[in-house]
Amino acid sequence: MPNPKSEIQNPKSLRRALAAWFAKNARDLPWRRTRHPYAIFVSELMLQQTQVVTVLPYYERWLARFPDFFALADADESDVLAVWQGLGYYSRARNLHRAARHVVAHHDGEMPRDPALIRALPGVGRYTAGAVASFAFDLPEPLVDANVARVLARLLALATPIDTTAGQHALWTDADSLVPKVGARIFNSALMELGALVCTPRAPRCGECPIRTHCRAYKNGNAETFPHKKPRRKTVALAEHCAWIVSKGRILLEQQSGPRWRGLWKLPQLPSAPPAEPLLTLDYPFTHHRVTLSIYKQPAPNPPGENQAWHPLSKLAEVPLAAPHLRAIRKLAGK
DNA sequence: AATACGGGGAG
DNA sequence: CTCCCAGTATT
Repeated sequence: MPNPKSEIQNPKSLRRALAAWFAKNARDLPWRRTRHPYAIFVSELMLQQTQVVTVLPYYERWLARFPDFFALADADESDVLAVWQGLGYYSRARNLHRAARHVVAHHDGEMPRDPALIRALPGVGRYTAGAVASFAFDLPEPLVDANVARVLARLLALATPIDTTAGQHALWTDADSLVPKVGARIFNSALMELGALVCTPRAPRCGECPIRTHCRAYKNGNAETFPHKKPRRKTVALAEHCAWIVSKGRILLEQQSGPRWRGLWKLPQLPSAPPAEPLLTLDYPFTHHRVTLSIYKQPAPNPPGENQAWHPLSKLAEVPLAAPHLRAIRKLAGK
């Protein structure tokens, strides 16, 4: 055997064992209780790079507020962002909003079944298209998320880093060859669930794994060394300064126009060098940065311009705020 | 191919 | 602290 094959020996046996395990061990998640494409679509956008437990409360709130594509398409962006407030990756909310308007305008308010048309919606990449097609319509479309990537990397003992073009290509090819023509919904769900519950990033529970007999990494006894990844950049510390400007019980906010927190509100940037002592200092994590946000109290400035507005403290719940600023205001208002 | 995008969970 | 998470869009 000079060149180990990258395929699974007995895919039918693997699928059978995986499905049996899933039937017994699957978590009861709200988006698994429905087949409504809109509800599944909402869950997929929310779950991008976000853990299940974090999404749960947002998901219920969202469906109550925007029950279908029509309701969402009719909403104002600031209302959409307000409901998304705190979830992060706000372009997902804007994309979901745009997608709803697209579905209403071009598909009579119903999610198209064609994977290519699903993929064409804003915010929908290869993973989300496969997820909607298989979860909502049970179409035999493959999907690769972080869970599936980890499971497949171990199953096949992939030497190629999964965060490279070559690694991604290998994963999608393998996922495509494994997904069954019938029962893709269960199969894809089960593969992801296995990654979440058993084939975990650290300390995988190989002893409980229903498909360990198919797994190359298990056979080699080094499952925890997969998946391989490229080295990543180091985290850098940054400092930001902004002002908490109060006038007659109202607070001055400034709307974001740049890529970060676009459409959300924050405390205004200080025009000059900050005073010696901040009222409050908050740390928050950011991609490759650890930001220290210092808040200062200032006298009331000139009347707000176009991108600024006064908001009564009591009405702040109706304004979509960037999370660190929301925390700062809550903390300061509580005093 | 690299980077930005948020916030929270877990070791 | 670090790494990770039901990824996508942009450059």
